[in-house]
Amino acid sequence: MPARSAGRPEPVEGFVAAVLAVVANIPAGRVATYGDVAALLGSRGARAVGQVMARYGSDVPWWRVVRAGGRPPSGHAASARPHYEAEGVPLRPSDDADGYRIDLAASRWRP
DNA sequence: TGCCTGACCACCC
DNA sequence: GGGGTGGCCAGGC
Repeated sequence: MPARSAGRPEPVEGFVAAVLAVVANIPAGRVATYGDVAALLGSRGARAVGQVMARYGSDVPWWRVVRAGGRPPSGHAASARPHYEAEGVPLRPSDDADGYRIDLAASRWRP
């Protein structure tokens, strides 16, 4: 693609691709936090990562991206739970509305 | 051009 | 241990 990518390492369009790439790089059975994904991209836009996931996350294992503290994505806890169980991600019961929590200490992915 | 929103995080009480 | 506030990043109107 000509133009658009001049001296910047990752243009705006690359940001989305980078987020999806990082999420796609998360091995099964492991999870990463939004902040970790943003940190891997060299940015602190944890919220921006969530925005990308909410829009383009349908093409990547979005359930492998969780919030800090091991809580599943907001409003998608019930949809992500079967995925964790299918991949062998250790879960812990919780009193939260999600009903469960992810054991980041054992399933947190670190590159 | 500027403001608000949003699958968030870290810090403080 | 739990709850609340401010801040950061990117996109859309």
